[in-house]
This record gives sequence, C-alpha cells and structure tokens, in this order.
Amino acid sequence: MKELTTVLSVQDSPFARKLSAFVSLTHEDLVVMSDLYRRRRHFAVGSDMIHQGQTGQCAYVLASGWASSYKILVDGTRQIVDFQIPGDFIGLRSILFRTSDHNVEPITPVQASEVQQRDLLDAFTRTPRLATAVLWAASRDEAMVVEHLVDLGRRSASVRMAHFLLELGSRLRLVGLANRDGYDCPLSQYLLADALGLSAVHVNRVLRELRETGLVTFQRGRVVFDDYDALVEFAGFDRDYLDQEGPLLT
Amino acid sequence: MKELTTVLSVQDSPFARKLSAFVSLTHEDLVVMSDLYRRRRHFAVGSDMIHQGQTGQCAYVLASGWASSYKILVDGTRQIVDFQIPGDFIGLRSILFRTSDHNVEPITPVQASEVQQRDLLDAFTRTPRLATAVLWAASRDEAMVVEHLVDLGRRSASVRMAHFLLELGSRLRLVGLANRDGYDCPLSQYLLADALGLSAVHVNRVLRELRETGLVTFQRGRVVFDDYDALVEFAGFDRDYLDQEGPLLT
DNA sequence: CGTAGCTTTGATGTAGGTCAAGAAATGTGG
DNA sequence: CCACATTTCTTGACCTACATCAAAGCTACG
Repeated sequence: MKELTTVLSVQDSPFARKLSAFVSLTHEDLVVMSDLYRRRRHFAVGSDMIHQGQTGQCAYVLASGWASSYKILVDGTRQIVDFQIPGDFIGLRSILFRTSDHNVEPITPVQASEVQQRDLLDAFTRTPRLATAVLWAASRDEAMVVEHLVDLGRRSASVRMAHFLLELGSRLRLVGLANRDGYDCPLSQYLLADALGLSAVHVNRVLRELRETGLVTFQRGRVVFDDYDALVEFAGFDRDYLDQEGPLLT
Repeated sequence: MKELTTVLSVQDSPFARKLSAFVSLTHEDLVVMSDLYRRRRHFAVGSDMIHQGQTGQCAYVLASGWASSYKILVDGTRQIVDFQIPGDFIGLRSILFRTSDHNVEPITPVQASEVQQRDLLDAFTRTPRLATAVLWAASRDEAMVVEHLVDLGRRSASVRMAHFLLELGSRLRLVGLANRDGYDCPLSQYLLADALGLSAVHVNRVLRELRETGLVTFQRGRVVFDDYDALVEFAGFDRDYLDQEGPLLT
C-alpha cells in the first residue's frame, strides 16, 4: 500500500508528466523512479546548487521554484544558458562528466530532489525504458539550447526577446504554470540581459518597445500576451517545436 | 570468425573510440553496435542528409567527411549550430522527436552509417550500457553547443573565432585528425560566418587580425597554431573541458 | 521608513554590419 | 594544359544596433 502511494505521487510529479509525453511509463518504471529521488532538498536564493569546476556533484529534479544555469567567463561577465522550471532535470552533465562545466543557482527558493550518479546509472540497467526517456528529456533540453543559440546568433534584440518570452510560455504551459494570456515570471531585467546577451538597459528599451507596439507586456513579475498571434508572427516562433503528440514509445 | 572481424572493425571506428572514453564497452556491446549500423551511405556535397520539418528521418554516425547542422530562419538567414566530424552522431534528435528541428548537410563528401530509430531503441534494451554511453555522447555534444552559445552571447568576434578554432582542434585531435600544430579544415569564411553569427567580411577581418598578431593562421584550408599557448590565453579557452581521463563506468 | 536592488530615460561611443568592387583561388570542359 | 567561370577571399567607405556611462524615480522588504 505504501509503495502504491509513492508511485501515485511520483506519477503526478512534473518530471514524470514530462517523461510520459515521450514513453508510456510502466508501473515498474515508476517504482524505479520513486526509488531514484527520495532525498528532498531546499535551496535558498543565494546558495549554489551546482558549481562550475567542482567534482562529484549531484543532479536534481526541480519540484518547485526557478533556477538558472550559467557560465562565468574569464572577464567576469556571465552568460545564462537556460532557466529551469518545475519538472526540469538539473545538472545531468555534471554527473555524467567528472567535473561540472556550469553553475546552477536558484532564482526563487527551490525544492528539488537529489539524484545520485550511481542511482541513476543503476536505474538505467534496471529499466532501459527509463534510460531512453531520460535521453529524450536531455535531447529536448538540447533543442531548447539550440533555439537559444539561434536567438543569440541571428535574431535582433527585440525578436530575440519576443521569441524568448514565447518559448518560456510554452514550457510553462507544459507543466501547467502558464496559459494563453500569460504567466508569472520572477526574472529581473538583469537576468534577462545575461540570458539574451544584451545589456540590462537595452532589455528595458526592448521591453518598452514590445509593450508600446501592443505585443507583450512584462511588468512587475508578470508576462501578459497582449496579442499572442501577432507576437508569434513577429518572433517567427514555431508554435509546435516543443509539442509532442503523445508517446513515441509505448 | 566473421563476427569477430566485424567487432574488431567496429572497435576501431571513431564512434566506438569516442564512446570508449566514457564506458568500457564489452564484447557484447560491440556486437550490438555492429548490428546497429550496417547500412553504409554516401552523400555528395549538395544533398541534404536531414531536413528540417520532415518526419521519419534516420540518424547517422559519420565515418568520414565533414557536415554542418543548421537552422534556417524565416528571414532566410541561417545559423549553423555545429559542425560534425568523423565519429559524431548525426540527427539523434531527429529520430527521438517525430520531426526534425534542424537540417544537416555535407560540407565535403560524406560516408555515414545509417541508424534506424527502432534498431537504436532495441539496442538500448539489449545493453543498457550502450544507452548510457549514447546519453553521455549526447551530453558531450550539448556541452559543445552550450560553449558555442556562450561564444555568441558574450565573446567579441576575435575571441569567438579564436575559441572556435581551438575547440575544433580539440575535437579533431580526439579522433586523430589534428595535432598541436594545426589541422586541415574545409570550412569557408561564409560557413564560419554563419556559425559564429558574424558577417563573412568581418570573419575575414578577424582572421587577418589573428594572423597579424601571430596567434593562428587559417589559410587555404589549413589552420596553423602559430602560438598555441598565447591563443589559449587570448581565447580564455578551458583546455580540458572536453578531455576525459578514462572511462567513468567500467 | 530607509536603503538596496530594480527600472526607466537620455547622451554619447563603438563593434560589427552592409555595400561595393577587385584579386586569388579553384574548378570545368575542350 | 589552357581559357574561362565560379566561388572564395580581401580591402575600403560608410552606417546602425546595441553598449556604456550617468543619474533619477520605483518598490519592496527588513
């Protein structure tokens, strides 16, 4: 009975919901998953979750809150690679590699489940389906990083911002934290600047421009899509590049 | 006897060599791998290997030649996400997702082994170690994409170019196609421009600058490191972020 | 209810883009 | 092995998107 309860609650987690979009997880898979991350941890806003260059790190699955993963360059500037929202795997690379190549830091207070390297690799041998599912999730994350890279390489500041806000919206909708109207967003203009490769003051100007042209309004922690369709058009956003139409592997 | 020969030749392929850096592959793993890609294919320079938006694509393991993966934007510009060199997996995302989110095109004539989705997923259930190894390889690719993203977001054009040439050198050295002095490189300045988010003429200026300051010379298809240490210093290149010190999983 | 972090705005500077056009390479067919 | 075509490289003149610097108005939370 106890095991059943655990499995049910795991099944309901944002992480399982995400993986289920790709493979239909069996009861067995869910049992292995619930074994995987039993240790719940809390992180306050100034504390590092993962630190660049350090070895023997854990990974986490984000249960609640927002985090950012970033790299610090020699000249002290930083580039935010991605934001993590509930359901996201954090620091997979930091356990697959010996030393972590990036930092992860909470943006809001965070609840996360710790995943040990050994447990993860053991889980893969126990249920290869889970390995496939994790590979899929990792590839989906890579797809987002790629899209972000295209942002930085070839899109103008305002299109870049528009695209970013739309993509974040799609991701949040997948885990039930956004809808067509908009979403709550704890990112400061400084964080946006470091993610989009812009200066904070230019971020401000771009946001004003988008607001004044009636596309999106991002003010006091909330993103509101004033004209979703026009924004999609303006950003050249591919509506369904993140969407899945049901599990590939049954 | 025949099987043994196959296994031996697979063991020698750049792909197996790369995976071995992470997990020690057993005889069994190698047998499964040799089953995996028996179909050899050839691609000429103008032919697409993978096409954005198309469904039911194959993946490949590059045996010889160079390829580029890129995205085309609505305004017609393109962003090259990565170059593929021998040993690289191509189009993993295009089989894990229903439709491919990017294009892959040969830069030189290419020899590649086709990998079918079903075969790959079957192979994972047969030997979970292989799944782990592929996950590792995918993560390593993601690490490179991330580094490329940092390039575009926060590095100046000349540092960006320096960093790019060094990284490419490291990757080529892993498969025996480069050494400390330099390497042969079939990339035109247009390709470099599309990869680095610059214009072709600025690429030219930057290459001249790097040549005149005695750091690197890239001329007529060959990259020569004139002063490797100074270049590493100039680029803020982390020498060993791609290096592995032997298998993690034995 | 003060102070530290955010946001907003203006003025000025610069890295890198665009346009244009000539010089080398490289490839192709005879 | 040479003429011709095509791509690739190189350089100069000019322009624009975004950075930097500076300073004032918010907002929130201890």
